[in-house]
Amino acid sequence: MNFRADSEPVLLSIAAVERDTGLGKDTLRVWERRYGFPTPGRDSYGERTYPLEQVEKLRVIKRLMDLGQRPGRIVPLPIEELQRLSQGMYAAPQNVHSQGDDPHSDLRQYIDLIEAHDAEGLRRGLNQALANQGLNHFVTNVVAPLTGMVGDGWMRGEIEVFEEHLYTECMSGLLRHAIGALSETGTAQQPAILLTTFPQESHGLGLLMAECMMVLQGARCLSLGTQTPLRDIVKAAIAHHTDVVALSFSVSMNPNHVLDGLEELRRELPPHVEVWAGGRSPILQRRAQKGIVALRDLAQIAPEIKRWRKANTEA
Amino acid sequence: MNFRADSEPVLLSIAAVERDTGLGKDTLRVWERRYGFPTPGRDSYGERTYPLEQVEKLRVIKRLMDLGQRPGRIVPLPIEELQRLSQGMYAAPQNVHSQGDDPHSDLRQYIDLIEAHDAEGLRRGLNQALANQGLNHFVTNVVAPLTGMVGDGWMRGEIEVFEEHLYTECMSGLLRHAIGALSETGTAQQPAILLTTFPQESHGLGLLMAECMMVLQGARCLSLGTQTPLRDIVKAAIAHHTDVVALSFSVSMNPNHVLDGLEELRRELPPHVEVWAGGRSPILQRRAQKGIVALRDLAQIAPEIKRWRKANTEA
DNA sequence: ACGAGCTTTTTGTCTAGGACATTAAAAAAC
DNA sequence: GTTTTTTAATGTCCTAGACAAAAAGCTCGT
Repeated sequence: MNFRADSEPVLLSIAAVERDTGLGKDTLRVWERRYGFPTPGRDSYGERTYPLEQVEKLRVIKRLMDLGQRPGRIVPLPIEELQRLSQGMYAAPQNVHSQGDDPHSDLRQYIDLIEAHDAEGLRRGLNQALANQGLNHFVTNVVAPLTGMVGDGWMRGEIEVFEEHLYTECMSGLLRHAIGALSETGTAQQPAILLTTFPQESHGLGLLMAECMMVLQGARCLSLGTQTPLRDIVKAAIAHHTDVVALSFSVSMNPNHVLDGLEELRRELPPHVEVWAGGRSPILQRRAQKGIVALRDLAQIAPEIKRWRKANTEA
Repeated sequence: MNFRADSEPVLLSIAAVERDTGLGKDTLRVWERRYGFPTPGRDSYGERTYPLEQVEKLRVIKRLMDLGQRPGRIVPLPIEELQRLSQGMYAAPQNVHSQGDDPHSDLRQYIDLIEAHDAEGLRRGLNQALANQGLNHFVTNVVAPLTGMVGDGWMRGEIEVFEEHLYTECMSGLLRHAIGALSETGTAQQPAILLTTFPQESHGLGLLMAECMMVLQGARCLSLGTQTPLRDIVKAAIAHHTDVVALSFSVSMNPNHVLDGLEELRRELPPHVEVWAGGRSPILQRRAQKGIVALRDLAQIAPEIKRWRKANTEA
C-alpha cells in the first residue's frame, strides 16, 4: 500500500491538526494543559508533533462535541469509551422524535458503493434514484442524509478523504445537472437569491442542495460557489439587486465565526435584503440572531420562499 | 454603502480583523510590535479594538502583498502612498512578453458581461460559443485565455472577487455539463486518469479544462475535485487502478510546494503510474523533474494520451 | 414536578514577548 | 552576467496567565 520506506510513524504539526480536526491551535494547547490530552511529542525545534492516532481520537471528540457533548467530560476518556459513546449517540440521536430505527437503511447501498470505489455504479445508482423519486424527494431524503452519513464516516475514520471527495464530486455533478435542466420559470415576483459560503467554509454540497430546493420553487438563484469574502458578498448582493443572501454552514465551521460573520454581514447589508442561514452547524439551532432567518432543514426553504412572496406582493 | 446607524466609530476585534483581512492573529500582533502598525485601541478588557479605517488599510496592504510586495516595505507607509502604489502596479504589469496587442480582443465581450453583472447573458454567450466552436476549440481558445484574463484583471484590481467567483461558477457549470454529455467511449486500451489538485490549490477550472480534453480523447477520467491531501491521492490512485495522476497548478501556488509535492507524490506512487502536471504555474516550465510529465498547455494533452496508448498497446 | 433566578464551573480566546525556521533580498564570488 | 554565500525579513510557534461567555448546577416559589 505504501511505496516509501515508512519506518517512522506519521506526525503532524499543530497547524495540520487544526486543519484536519477543526480545533483551534489555542484550544489544542489548552486541552493539553487542562485535560492531559492530546500528548504530542516534540520535534528537534521544540514544536508539537501529533501522532496520527491522537488526531483520530481528536476527530471523534470533535464529532461528539458537535452532537452536544462537552470537552471536559469526554476528552480524558479512552478511545474505546468514545467509540462506544459515538455508537450510543448514533442509536439515540438528540432529537427525541426519531422513532423508526435507522430510517436510512436503504442508503447503506450507496455507502457500500463508495467504499467499493465503484464511481460508475454510484453515479448510475444515484441517477436512477433521482429519476425515480424526483428532485425534491431525492435531495431531501437521499442527498442530505447520505452526505451526513459520509461526513460522520469520515469523522470516525471509516471513510477515507478521497472517498469523500469522490462522493462530493459525483453528487455535485448530478445536482448541477439537475439545476441546469430546470428551465427558468417566470420571473414575476420571484425572489432573487444569492448563494455562497464564508471563506472558512469549503463544503459546497449544502449550497447545491439549497439551490435545488429554491429553483424548484421558481426562485432566481445566483451561486458564487464557496468561500466568498464577507465584503464581496455584500458587493455582489448590491450589484445583482439580490432579495435574499443564503449561506450554508457545515459542522466543521467554528461557531463563533458563524455568529460573528452573520452579525457583520447583517450590519453591512441593506436592510431590505434578507439573510438566510442553513446547514448542519449546531450553533444555528441553538442561538437565534436578530435579522437572520435560520433554516432548520431543507424542507423549510419552500415555506420561507412562500412567506417572502406573500410579504412582497404589494410592494 | 454602509447601512448602520454609525454614531460611534466601528471597532473590530482581532478575530474579526483576521476574518476580514486574511491576516493571522499572530501576524497582526507582530506587525504592531515590529512596524508600529496597526495601532488598535483597547477595550475595557484590555483586548485590541481595530478602527475600521485601519482595517481598510490592512486590506490594501494585503492586496499589495498578494501582488508581490513585502510587508516591511509597505506597512509603515501612509495610506495615500499605498493607493498610489496600487495604481502603479496596474500601469506596469509584470509580464514583459505582452506584445501583439490583445490577441483575444473577441473575448473582451465576455469580460464586459462579467463587469456588467449579467450572469444570464454570460451563460448564454458562452453556451453559444461552445455550440458553435465545439468543445475542443472552445476550451483551448476561449476558456483558457478568458480565465487568464479574469485572473489578471483580479490581480490589478479591475475585477472584483465576487465577479471572478461568478465567472468560475458559470464556467464550471458549462464544462461539467459538456463532460457529462460526452458518453463513455469504449474502454479498450484507454488510460484511467485521476484528476485533482494539491491541498494548497483551490482553483478547479484548470482541472475541468483538462478533463474536457481528456474525455475528448476517450480517456476514463475520475476527478476528485480540488485540494486532496497527498496521501489520499496515492490511496485513490491505487484503489482505482489509475494509470495516470493529473495535477493542476495555478499561478497562485507556491513554487516550492509544487516541486516538493510532486517529488513526494512520485516517490509514494507505484512506478507504473504516471504523473502529469499542468497549469499556469511558472515553475512547471522552468524546472523539469524526473518521473513527471510537465504539460505546457492543454493542446499537449492529446499527444500525451496517444503516447501512453502506444506505449501500452502490447502490455 | 417544573420554571425563574442565582451561583459556580467550564471553556475558548485573548494577552505578552521571545525564539527560530524559512524565504527573499543583497552581496560576493565566479 | 550568473551562481553561490551572507544577511535580513517574516510568519508561525512557544509559555503561562487571565477573563468573558456559556453551560450546568442549585435554590426557591409555585
